[in-house]
Amino acid sequence: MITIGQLARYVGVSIKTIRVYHDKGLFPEPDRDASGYRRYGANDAIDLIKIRTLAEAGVPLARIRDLRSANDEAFQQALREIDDELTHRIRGLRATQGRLRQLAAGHLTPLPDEVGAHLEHLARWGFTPRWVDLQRDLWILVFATHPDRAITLFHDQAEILADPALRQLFLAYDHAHDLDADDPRIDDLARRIAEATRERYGLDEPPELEGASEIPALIQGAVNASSPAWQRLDTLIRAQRDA
Amino acid sequence: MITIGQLARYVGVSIKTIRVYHDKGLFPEPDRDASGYRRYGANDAIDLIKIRTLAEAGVPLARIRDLRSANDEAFQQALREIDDELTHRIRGLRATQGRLRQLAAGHLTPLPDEVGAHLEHLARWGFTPRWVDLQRDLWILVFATHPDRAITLFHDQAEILADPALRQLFLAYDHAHDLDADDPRIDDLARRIAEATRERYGLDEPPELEGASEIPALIQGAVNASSPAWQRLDTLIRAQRDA
DNA sequence: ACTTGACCCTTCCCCTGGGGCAGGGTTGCA
DNA sequence: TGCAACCCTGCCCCAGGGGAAGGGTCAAGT
Repeated sequence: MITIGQLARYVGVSIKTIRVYHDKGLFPEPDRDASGYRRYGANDAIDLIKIRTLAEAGVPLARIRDLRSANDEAFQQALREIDDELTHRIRGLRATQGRLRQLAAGHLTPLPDEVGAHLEHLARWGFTPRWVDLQRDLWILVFATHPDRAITLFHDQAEILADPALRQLFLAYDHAHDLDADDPRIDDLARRIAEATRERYGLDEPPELEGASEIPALIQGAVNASSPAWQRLDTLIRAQRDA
Repeated sequence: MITIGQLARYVGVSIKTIRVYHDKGLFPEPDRDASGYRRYGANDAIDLIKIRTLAEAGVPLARIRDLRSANDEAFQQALREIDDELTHRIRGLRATQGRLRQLAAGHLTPLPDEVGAHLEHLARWGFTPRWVDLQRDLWILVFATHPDRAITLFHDQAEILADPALRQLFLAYDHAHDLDADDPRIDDLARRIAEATRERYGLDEPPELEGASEIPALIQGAVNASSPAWQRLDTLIRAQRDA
């Protein structure tokens, strides 16, 4: 009959861990020797190894306790669930590892140079600093969260702004910021923007980040919040688009 | 500028988590608006995504805090360490999964039938119940921890005990339990056992569980503890074997 | 017989990474 | 004007142990 320390060394856990398992009722207290020391047999070692296997799989101690009084069928069923969950966690860790490597690779490049150049163009074209800042925030977010599709979206956008007629529409959007929300020029602008969009993309969906991401909505929400006129404009454009 | 709830939904964490990160100093508090609400920009979202990536990789929050004030070289070095550790954890989880499946497969078979039969033989051959119990503990442990090699070891042992001359040696070992530690019969028995071992295995190592496991030592320690005579016998046999 | 070091016992507080609730203020929309 | 949905701080709670305090036990050496 071995002591708690020997058992701990053998199974590869701390003494404290064993005592915690006793306290939580998942590992029954063994008999004590004359001096009050716990004495364990080989069966206890087996039990502890099983318990540890479950605990290392991330099963909460309370669930392990319950499992020990479950019948065999329920036990097997639980093991299958735990196995599935482990598979899931392994996949999650691998995904995290991928993101970590992206972080390592792109740590110092929040925005490609061409995006920075584009933002400077905006200022020269007469966009307000407020608009330029919003655009910078938008692209930072997009590049951080969708590194694969961001550059495509950016090129599309840069192309639009290279067309003087379309650029006028965005400039008008920018400068509508301080209009009254019910100014009729807003309705007119919304109509022209919707029309230009239809012209550019036809009936296809304009390139977007797809449902998985809420970034455009988030950004647009932040944009709208800063001006009632912008908010109305957004509402009108959506209405025309969905009509 | 978005609120804490929007930020939380976007990045996929709880509001509480964000506040905890503020408290622990890894995510700087943003400015508040007129009503005392925290207001975040796109840069904050980027920061939070980076922090989350590290946190999901299991990096302690305090370490993330320190990393944010580290220079780039140290940061990259840290990322490599974290990546390695992640690889290690994934391997560990897969190993756990393997053990879990063994547990699922062997849940109800602590000992093969032939081992049980062997233990009954022992009793009929004149071994004491004490010896039989020790043997049972030993085999339970061996089968639980080395399922692959256990059956080989068992067959070897069963073969030994099938030989009446060798069996006599083990019977003598068993009954030496209550001798005085300095009884000369112990020296004699140790000599005969060492000789028989050499005869059976030559100069090869007898089959063992190899260094990776401490089970034999553990069992032998428990065995020795129960009788000074057995302990002396063990010491003598080792001395002769290593001579 | 005594000491030393390695064990063992219990009890208690500490840590991380949040979750959840109370009690109160602030928005936006109808 | 009310209601739902936010937001604020402060507080306690959880798992799964770690570690220290304060004390008993055991084996070895001297």
